[in-house]
Amino acid sequence: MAKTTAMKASARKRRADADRSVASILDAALEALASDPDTSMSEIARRAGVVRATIYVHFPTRTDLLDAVMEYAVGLVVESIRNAEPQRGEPVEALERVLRATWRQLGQFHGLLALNMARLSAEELHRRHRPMLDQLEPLIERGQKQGVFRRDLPVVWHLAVLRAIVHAASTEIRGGRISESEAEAAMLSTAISAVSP
Amino acid sequence: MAKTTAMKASARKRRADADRSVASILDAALEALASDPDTSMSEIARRAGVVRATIYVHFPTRTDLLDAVMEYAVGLVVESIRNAEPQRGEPVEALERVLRATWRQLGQFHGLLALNMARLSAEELHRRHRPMLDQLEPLIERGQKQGVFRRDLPVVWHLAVLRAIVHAASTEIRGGRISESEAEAAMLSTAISAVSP
DNA sequence: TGGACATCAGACACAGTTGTCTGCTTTAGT
DNA sequence: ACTAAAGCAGACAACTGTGTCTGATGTCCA
Repeated sequence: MAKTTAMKASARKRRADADRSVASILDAALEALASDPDTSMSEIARRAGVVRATIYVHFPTRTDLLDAVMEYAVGLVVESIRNAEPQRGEPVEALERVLRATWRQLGQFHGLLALNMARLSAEELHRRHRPMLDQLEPLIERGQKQGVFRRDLPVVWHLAVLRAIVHAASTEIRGGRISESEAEAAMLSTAISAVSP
Repeated sequence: MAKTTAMKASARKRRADADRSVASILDAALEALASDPDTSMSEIARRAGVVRATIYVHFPTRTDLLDAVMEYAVGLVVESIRNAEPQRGEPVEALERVLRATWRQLGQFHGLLALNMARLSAEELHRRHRPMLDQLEPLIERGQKQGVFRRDLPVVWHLAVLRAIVHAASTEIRGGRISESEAEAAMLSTAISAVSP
C-alpha cells in the first residue's frame, strides 16, 4: 500500500531509482514547505537534487504533490503516536507520553499547516488529519470510561483542544517567548487539566 | 491617529471621497481575504466597487494592503474586547464575558489568520496581535493575584492557550462537527478549567 | 468658481510559475 | 547484454498577478 501516485494492478514494479526520486522529492518538499508554504516547484526540485520535469513524472500537478506531502507528514506523525503506545497504561500517563513524544514534530510542520489551512476547507483538512485522530480516539474514550477524562464533552472536542494546545506550545517557542522545557511542562499541565473533570 | 497610509505633518486633510474609498477597500479586502487568503487585487477592487488602480493610490503594494487589513481586523477585535469590559467584576466571570463576546468574531477571520501565518514570522505575527493581548493581560494578572487563575504558568502562556481554544471552537464549527451552542459551552468550560488552579 | 484631488478606463511591461515537450544519456531489471 | 524505464537539459507556451502610466472625467473643499 501507499504507492502515492499510481496503483495499476498490472505491470512490472516501479524501478528503484524512481522510488528514490519520489522519496527525495517528498523529503525535500516537506522540509521546504514546512518553513515556506509558497516554495515553488523549481526550488523543491533543486533541494531534492532532481530536475523540475522529474517531479512532474511522479506528480502530475503541484496540487498532487501537496496532497502527497500532506499524506506523508500525517503518516510520520501517526507512526510517532503509535510508537508512544497510547493503549498502554493509565490514560493520563499515556496521554502525557504521547504528547511528549509528538509535540515537537507537530510544531515543525507549522508552514505545512498554514498552507493546508489556506488551500483546504475545514472539512477536508479534518478528513486528512483523520489518521492521527484515529490513533488518539481510543485513548480519550478509555479515559472517559474510567472517569479520569471529562465525560460531559464530546471526544471530538477533546481532540481539537489537545491539538490546539500542542500547537500553541510550538507557536510560543517559535516566537521565543518561552523556553522549550517550559513549553513542554506548560503544555502537558494545561492539556491534562483541560481534559480532566 | 490611525491614518493607516500616511501621516505627513503638513498638508490639507485627505478628501472625503478618498476616505470612503479606503474604507470600502478595507472592508472588501477583509471580507474577501477572510474566506480566501489568495484573493487578488482585481477581485478586491471589484468587491469594493473601485478600479484596481485606485487601490494602488492608497496602498502602494499588495503587502501594504495586507498589513493595513490586519491592523484593521485587530482593531475590530480590540474594540469588541473593550466593550466586554474585561476589568469589571470577578475574573472568572469577566473572562467568560469577554470570550463569549469575541470568539465568533475571531473565528470569522480564519482565512486572514492562515494568510498571516503563512507570510509573517511567529514574532511578527505576535507583535501585531499585541493590541488584543494588551486588553487581556490585566485580566489574567488580576485573576492570578486573586488566586483564581493558575500562578505556576506565565501570563503569556495563558493567553496563548485561550487563543488556541477559541480558535479550536470555531474550527470545529466550520467543520460541522459540533453545533454553535455546543461549541460555545465547550469552549468556555475548557477555557476556564485550563486557567484555573 | 477655481484648482487640486480622486476616480475611472484601459493599456502596458514585467516577473514568476506551471505544465509540456523534445532529444539525449544513464540506470535498472531480467 | 538487451530493453524499457527513468532522469537530464533546456526550451517553450500559456497564464496570472503585480505594479505603472496615460488621458479624460468627476468630485470635493476653500
